[in-house]
Amino acid sequence: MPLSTPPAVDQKETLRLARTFAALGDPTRLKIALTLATGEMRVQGLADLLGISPSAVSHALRRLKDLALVRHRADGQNRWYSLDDGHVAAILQTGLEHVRE
Amino acid sequence: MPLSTPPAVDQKETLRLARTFAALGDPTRLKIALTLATGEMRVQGLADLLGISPSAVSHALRRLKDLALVRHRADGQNRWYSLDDGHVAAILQTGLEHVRE
DNA sequence: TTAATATATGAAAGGATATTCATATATACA
DNA sequence: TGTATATATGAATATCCTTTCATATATTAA
Repeated sequence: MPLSTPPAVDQKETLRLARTFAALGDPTRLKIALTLATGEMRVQGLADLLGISPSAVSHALRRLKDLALVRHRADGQNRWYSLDDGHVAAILQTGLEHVRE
Repeated sequence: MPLSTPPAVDQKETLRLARTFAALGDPTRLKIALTLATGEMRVQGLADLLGISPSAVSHALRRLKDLALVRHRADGQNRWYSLDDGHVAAILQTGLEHVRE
């Protein structure tokens, strides 16, 4: 889908976009994102399901949260994480279609 | 967009998807991809436009090509690079929408 | 063939980064 | 209160990765 004009993407926007893709470019964080695409989960649940330490999960979630890829709601001492919006699910979906073709 | 069932994403597919996002997660490669979204270009043209050495551009393009994010057609000693398919443009576009919201 | 141009490639170094470990915070429960 | 549980955080290290530099390959022109 070539465009007729150069994209108006400034440097700051480009760097943020790069950090966004890089966040999904780590296997651990990507697994977390793909899992959250199925519904909300707690840190411990993700750790158990993926076989990663809760600390590593928490670090990963912070990174995803900084870039607005995930969000969470508090519930007592628990935090239920989910994907932040439809864009994230769409990016994951399109990415999957690409690697599957 | 929560799904009703866990996504059927096997380990191999997940790793390839992670490598795909990681490829777009480097500022240099992302700039190249965004530029190619406007049309095909040669290595030298990308190097001049982005202020990067042709060697660095070539390394970046190889990585993008390995993951089927870009393709090229030969033309004498030149190679005209372009985005590989619509998925790539869609991922870039959705990513931009996300960082802009 | 020789020279020139365009691109690719391998190795190495410097910088970025994910995980671990120890600790901190926050909430719930007794 | 004090204890247990859930999560977060900082520092350190070990690993990964991008760029540079030198060189190689390929194509064109002379």
